[in-house]
Order: sequence, then C-alpha cells, then structure tokens
Amino acid sequence: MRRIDRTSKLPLYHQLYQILRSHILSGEWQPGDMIPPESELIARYQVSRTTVRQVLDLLTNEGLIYRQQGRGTFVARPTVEHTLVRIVNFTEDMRVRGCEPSSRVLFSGLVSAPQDIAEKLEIEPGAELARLERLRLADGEPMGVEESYLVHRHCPGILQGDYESNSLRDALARNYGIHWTHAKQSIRAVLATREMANMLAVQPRSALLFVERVSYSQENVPVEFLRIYYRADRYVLYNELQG
Amino acid sequence: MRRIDRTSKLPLYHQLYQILRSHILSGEWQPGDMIPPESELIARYQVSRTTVRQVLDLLTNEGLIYRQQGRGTFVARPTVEHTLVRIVNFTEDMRVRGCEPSSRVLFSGLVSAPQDIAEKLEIEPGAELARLERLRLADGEPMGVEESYLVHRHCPGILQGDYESNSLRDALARNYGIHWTHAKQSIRAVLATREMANMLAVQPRSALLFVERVSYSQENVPVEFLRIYYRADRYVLYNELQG
DNA sequence: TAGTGGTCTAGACCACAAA
DNA sequence: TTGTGGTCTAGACCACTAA
Repeated sequence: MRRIDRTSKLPLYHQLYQILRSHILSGEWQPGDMIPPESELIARYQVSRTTVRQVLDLLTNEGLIYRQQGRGTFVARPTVEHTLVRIVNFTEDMRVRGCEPSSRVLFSGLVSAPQDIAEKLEIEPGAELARLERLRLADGEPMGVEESYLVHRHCPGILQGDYESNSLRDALARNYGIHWTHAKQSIRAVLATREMANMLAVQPRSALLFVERVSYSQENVPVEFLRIYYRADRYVLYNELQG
Repeated sequence: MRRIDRTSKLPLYHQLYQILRSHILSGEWQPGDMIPPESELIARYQVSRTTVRQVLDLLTNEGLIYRQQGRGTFVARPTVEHTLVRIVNFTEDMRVRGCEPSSRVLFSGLVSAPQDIAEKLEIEPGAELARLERLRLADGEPMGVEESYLVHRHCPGILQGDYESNSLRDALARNYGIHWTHAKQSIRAVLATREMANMLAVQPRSALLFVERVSYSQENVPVEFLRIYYRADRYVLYNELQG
C-alpha cells in the first residue's frame, strides 16, 4: 500500500489523489465496489476530512467514483460518455460499448514531420516521427482507422513493439515513462475517400466521424498526434452538458 | 444586489453559486474582469472561506472563471470548447467562433409526438409538442438546421414568440420559469438528404455533423428534444480530455 | 510589503440509508 | 441506532504577484 510522503513538495491531496486513482485504474477496486469511507481514509492516511473530500471531489468530477449520501462512495462503471472526458483506449471504449475489440497494423515506420503535424506537435518540420496506422475492429468488423504520430526523440524504438495485441499507451508508460496528462481534440464529419472506404468496408463517400487529437505528457509536452476515422454507421459519441 | 437567505433550505454555497454565476452570465462581470477576492466575498456574504472556495471551484470546473495565485480570480473568456461542456446558445456559439449569427424560421407549429421522440422526452406517444425548425446562419451563410421539439404542456403558447430575433431559451426562462439544468446529447456524422442539402446550400450527400440533445429542466424533467444538422465544412467541435 | 489564491487542520451539526 | 456523505465554521501557514 502506497503511503503519503509528508516531506514531499507535492500537496497531500495530490498524493492521495494519485493513490486512490491508481487503485481504481489498476482494477484493484472494481466498478460497483464501495471504496473506504471518508473516516477510514482520514485514519489510514492521517489527513483531515477536508483533504479527503477534496480528493473525492476530483475523482467525482472525473467520473471515476460517485457518492450516495448515507450509503457510501463507489467506483463508477465506465460509460460511453467518458470518451469525451478522459483519454480512453480504443480497447476500453469498445468494451464499454459491448464490443470485442481487435486491431490490424496497416503501417509502421519512421517518417519526417509534415508542416501541419509539426505545428500541432510544436516541433520543427522534418523532425522524425514514428507513424503507426491501425485498422480498428469491433466484433471482427471494421470500426475505424487510426493514424498515430509520435515525436520519436521522446520514445526512440517505440515501433519495435507489437501493437496488434498491445496498447501503445501502455508501452509509452512502461518503457518511456510517458503518461498523458491531457489532450486537445477536434471532431468533424467527413466523407470516406475510396481508399478509406476500402479499409473500412463501406461505400466510398460514406459519412465518417473524424477525430484529431494532440496528447500531452507530464510537462505539457505534445508527444502524439492522432487521427481517427470512425464509421458513422457504427460509431456515435455521447456526452452530458451542464445548464 | 441579491443576498443570501439564511432561512432557505438551499445550501449557502448553492445560493452564492447562483449569485456569482448570474453576475457572469448576465454580462455584469465581463470576460477578463477580476471578480471580488475571496476575502471580500467572505465579508460581503458572511460565509466562511471554505464555502466561498467551494463555489469558486464549481465555477472554475464549469469554465466560467479562472484563478491565478497572487493575482486574483477572473471571468473567463467563452471558448469553442464550451460547446461540449455547457448548454450554449447558437448565438453565443457563433460569436465565440467569430461569426455573426442570424436565423430563419422554417416551421413553427404543434405536432403530436412520434414514438422515438416520446421515448426520449419520457412522455406518451401522441402528446402535444411544439415544433420549431430554424435555419441557422453565420455571416449570412447557412451553418445548420435546427429542429426543436418542446413538451407543450410545460410551455403552452410558446410558439407565439418571434424566434428569428429572440432566443427560445430566454423565452422559456422568462415566461415559464424553465431553466436547463443539464442535457444529454449524441454526436454523429451523416449524409445530407436532398432537402437538407437545399436548405444548407451544399451538395446532396455532403457530410453533416448531426447532434441530438435532450434538455432537462429543474426537477430533471425532459422538456426539449433538439436535432441539429451542421455543415461539416463550416462546423467543428473542440474539447479537452483529461489524462 | 501587502494582497491574492493554495493547502490544511479540527471540529460541528445535518440528512439520509440500512439494520 | 449507527454509519455514511453533505454542509459549514474559524483559523493557520504557505506561495505567488505586484507595487
């Protein structure tokens, strides 16, 4: 069990946030499980109730837990709405949608950064990028095509891995200590080109949902640029708005 | 200046939230303005710092304010990212995008609820709906077509208004006390039908971004079902994701 | 140096759920 | 009745910004 380091410069609430969050994301605490009540978190980590509640507020806003007055605090079930709040794996996304995900690598190699991508990644044009293109399937049927561009100097040799069965995100975390802190994305409707239609097994000029995303690692460094073309007949985004 | 009612059953933080929020949404406090420091809010409303900060946290999460340590707390400029967080007027949305909005009413009348809409609005099929269809323009060019279905028994006579120049949302608030608390929406890519293409001045089978939304009023009552078809060549959604 | 927000504590009372 | 989360207080010290 990780503990809180009182000599650390990191705020207590931030440390506790990391601890509780990792219990949830690692699956140690399962969806529906009640997490320890505030009183126990106070005793276990020797912090005040205010600090505990600050952390629980953060996790609630993130959608990872929910509270019920009189009953307790519980690990939330992932939902499709999370796709527009947290950075979600294709694998996780499909599971939430009740589909069995799989992947086929279409391209894997080093390329030099074109102007537009260089700008988004805040690097010089021509810099070395690792490009990974994958067909994403759900229940064996094409769901989308995903092109990933990684700033190679941050993760040299990343393309050695097998990304049909493994997660790029896990590899970045394990081997390079790269963790996404946040990402910016855009969402558009586009028409399928002939090639795209072929890959996705739809008619040319079908409607596709097109997502572009720049993901940032620890120190606000853009590391990945992602383009995903989703079959519009299979993929819908959901979210909730505030009043 | 609105004050806090200590005899009210509403929590203090909730009352203060409404007060500060209305100062911002009404435009009384302009984007970039510094809002009163915590110390002054404490003195003015006679609440503790914890309560004040709870409110400022809410407004920060909502994206309405931002804080800078040592400097103060400021009203945030609306951004395009807000479209996927708060319920945003077409007018407000276009202004943020640097466009001049206008509207043309295409249809206005009472209809009986078809099965699918009745389900979303949690009413019986055949119930009376006010249907308002508007062409939305930006800088004089078509941007989208918006179909609004309101449960008529909650806002009888709503269609008397002039919704080329006025906001439906304002009319609902002013005349029926209906305020949106939250909404659920879905986002798809679709192809333009011939009629839709005509209205939007694009080619048939162009790509459109299609948003469906159910908006809920005070007591979690669904009141409006909305369908918006946006020209994909003009309309893009943006948002930020957490790590 | 003064004023701002950031973090943290200890303690109180209330509302709700379940036994 | 007990245990849970919801609301609220008063007060402390720190970190950052600007004058």
